[in-house]
Amino acid sequence: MIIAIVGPTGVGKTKMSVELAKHYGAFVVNSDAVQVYKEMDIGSAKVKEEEMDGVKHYLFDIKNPDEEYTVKDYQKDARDILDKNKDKNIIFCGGTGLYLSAALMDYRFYEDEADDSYDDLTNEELYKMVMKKNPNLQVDPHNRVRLIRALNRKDMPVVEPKLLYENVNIIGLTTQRDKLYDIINARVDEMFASGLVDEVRGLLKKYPTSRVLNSAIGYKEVIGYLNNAYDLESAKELIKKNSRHYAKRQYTWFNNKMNVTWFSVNYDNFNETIKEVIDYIDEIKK
RNA sequence: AGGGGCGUGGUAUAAUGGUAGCAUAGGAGUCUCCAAAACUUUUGAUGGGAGUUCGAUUCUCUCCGCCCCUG
Repeated sequence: MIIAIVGPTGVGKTKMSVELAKHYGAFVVNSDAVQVYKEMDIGSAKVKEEEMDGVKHYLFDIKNPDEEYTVKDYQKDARDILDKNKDKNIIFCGGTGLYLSAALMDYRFYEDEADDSYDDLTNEELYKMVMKKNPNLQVDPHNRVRLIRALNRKDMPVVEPKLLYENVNIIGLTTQRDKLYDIINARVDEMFASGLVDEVRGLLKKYPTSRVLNSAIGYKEVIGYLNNAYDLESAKELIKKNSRHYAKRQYTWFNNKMNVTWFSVNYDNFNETIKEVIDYIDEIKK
């Protein structure tokens, strides 16, 4: 059986994953794009050793922050684990929708891809090139990343994103938006109290060329502060804002790309929420 | 209390006697290898009342609220 726990950042996925793993004798597989990196602990709200409670965790801390790791790599790693543990209970936990979709559904990536960056061309010119290459392709003309990707890759066949595995339960945790934002804001303050600035300072020194450090929420904003682009308070506010936006995008993905069964989290009695989820899963299994 | 100033989306602001603009926050969405990324889109405002006027957010009066100065 595969259980995927999804939901916005801060909602309580980590705790749920460990509790379900203990209940089902399962192990946890990370599905978060930042938590695959070593040493990025505080800012990514990575599960702590003591929180794991003896449950095995995979695909956490598998790369250094200056190593490249893409969806394609994740897809391969996750499927290796799935294929080697066909009869076991596996719990995916993490907020990167694309990673989960790529692992569980028929997402296809290709080996042979050019690597031109088209630095000297405008978006408009790129868009014309894309249209020339494939007039049927639907790409946002303003989205430079996608335009370049469209030019670099071979023609992409349209594949229906159907599930490739049996017995998959996608469990979504949610709460009222206002409540979630309160949680997110409070969690950011806790991160700073736990030494986020020191973590980032150390990582920046050790991995000055890291891409993920400069794009992950909680890290890029502190880097701006360390570079004197703004003060500490602004960095905090930025992280909160970006986290809220991120949470919104996560909802969009999970609502529209995956067949999620949602559970509203009871923060006063989390055991109640755990029980609801377990009851639901057991009902499905019958 | 007297004198002066100011009231524009949740917040910060712009403008005008004739469609109230921008930013930010909020909502919705796209996305098959940088995805905590990169994009698209959208709700919402002239403090209340009266007057002048074809027409007032703008001018006048009044009430309310806030700020400054004097006592």
